[in-house]
Amino acid sequence: MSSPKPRGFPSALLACAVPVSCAAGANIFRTGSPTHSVFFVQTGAVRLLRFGRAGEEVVLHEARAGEFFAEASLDSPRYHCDAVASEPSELLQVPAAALRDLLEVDGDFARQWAALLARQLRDVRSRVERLSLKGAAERVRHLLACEGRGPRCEMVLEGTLKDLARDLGLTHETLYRTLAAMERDGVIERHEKVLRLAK
Amino acid sequence: MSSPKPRGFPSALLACAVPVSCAAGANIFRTGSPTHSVFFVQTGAVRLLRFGRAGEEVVLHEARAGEFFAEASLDSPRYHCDAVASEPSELLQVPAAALRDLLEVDGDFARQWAALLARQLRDVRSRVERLSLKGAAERVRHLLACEGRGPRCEMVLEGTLKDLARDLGLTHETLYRTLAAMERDGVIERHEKVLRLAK
DNA sequence: CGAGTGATTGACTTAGATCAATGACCGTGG
DNA sequence: CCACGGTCATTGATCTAAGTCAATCACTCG
Repeated sequence: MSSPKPRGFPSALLACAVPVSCAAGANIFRTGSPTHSVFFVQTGAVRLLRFGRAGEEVVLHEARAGEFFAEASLDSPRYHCDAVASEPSELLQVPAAALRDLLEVDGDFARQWAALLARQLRDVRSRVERLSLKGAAERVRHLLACEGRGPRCEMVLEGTLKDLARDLGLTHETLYRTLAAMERDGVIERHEKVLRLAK
Repeated sequence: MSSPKPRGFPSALLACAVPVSCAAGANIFRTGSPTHSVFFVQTGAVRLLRFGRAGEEVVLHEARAGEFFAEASLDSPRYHCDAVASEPSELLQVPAAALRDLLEVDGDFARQWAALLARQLRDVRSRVERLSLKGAAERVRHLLACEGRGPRCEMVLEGTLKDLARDLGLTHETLYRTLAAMERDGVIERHEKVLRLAK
């Protein structure tokens, strides 16, 4: 029996994808090494890092479950950052050459791949917009407006409120307070893991 | 004589791109209308908007010079937001059907397009990371580390400092003060439009 | 020349971060 | 089974970095 299909992962790639498990802190690739693969995070999280001369690490991006990373390695001969698992993670490793070929040969797949990248782009752009809002309540409202379903902008929280706070660029304390205040003011409703605008 | 080639715009698309000029406030497409085109911003800026029931506008994204927008319309039958020029702008309009076909038929172009999306994704992801840093100085440092060239992370400012402040999610006053402080502390150097880490 | 904008600095206010404590809710191992 | 250690959720009391309001100077453009 095969493992369940990873959501968000194009089926055409399954054939050439190799599962990889790694422990927290494990190195996945290093700056300057040849770009052999593109990766997909099934569970866990991977940080893309660059280092200042003082040795401080600069996080370019933290890839989380359901995300690809190092897609740009498709058109670059070498990785330009380090990738390190920040938690125990399950990845799918896709050889860059295979993906490149598929992209060139299989027009249908090319469309799928473009759609996938475009969707991610859309999501992360709206996150940028959200993060550049000034107030905590503004950000929550923006989140609901963008990600919520239906007329009440209902959304079911995937992870914990702490995770959400991180996503919104807030401390968890501030998020708790903000949600409490918004509920008090009759702006939102909360039940278990469900968030929505109040009627 | 033709206008200069827009940077960042795949040459294969030039044939089917139609130049469009629009005034500030002009509507480019509306929510629910069929997705006829993908757009590229040559100059100016375009906001992608969604509206709450109270009529408040929620900015999903502001596309600026050198960016595509509505790429996701390639795999969706209708636009899911409004697009409005926030300044007088010059756009290139690319029929979605043409792009779709090209993507399917021309493997070489498919690679280029994937590379373009991947690059944008990388950039905007690092912006997210930057915006989730707490301090103003941290953000400036991150910007230099990510976008700067050479060992001193030198970068030449494209626009004004006010624009940069907006990019960093700061008020211009705060950016001025932060840069002044960092220069005073010998962290960075500034000459005209050039920013770099101090030796 | 006057209007408009960018750059800069000062004084004041505030939203959010920080530090801290508490209760609920696991899962785990003795 | 229950006690213990861990994490999440929550609230309170400060503290501070950044936002806001305001003024000035330099520049450019019509």
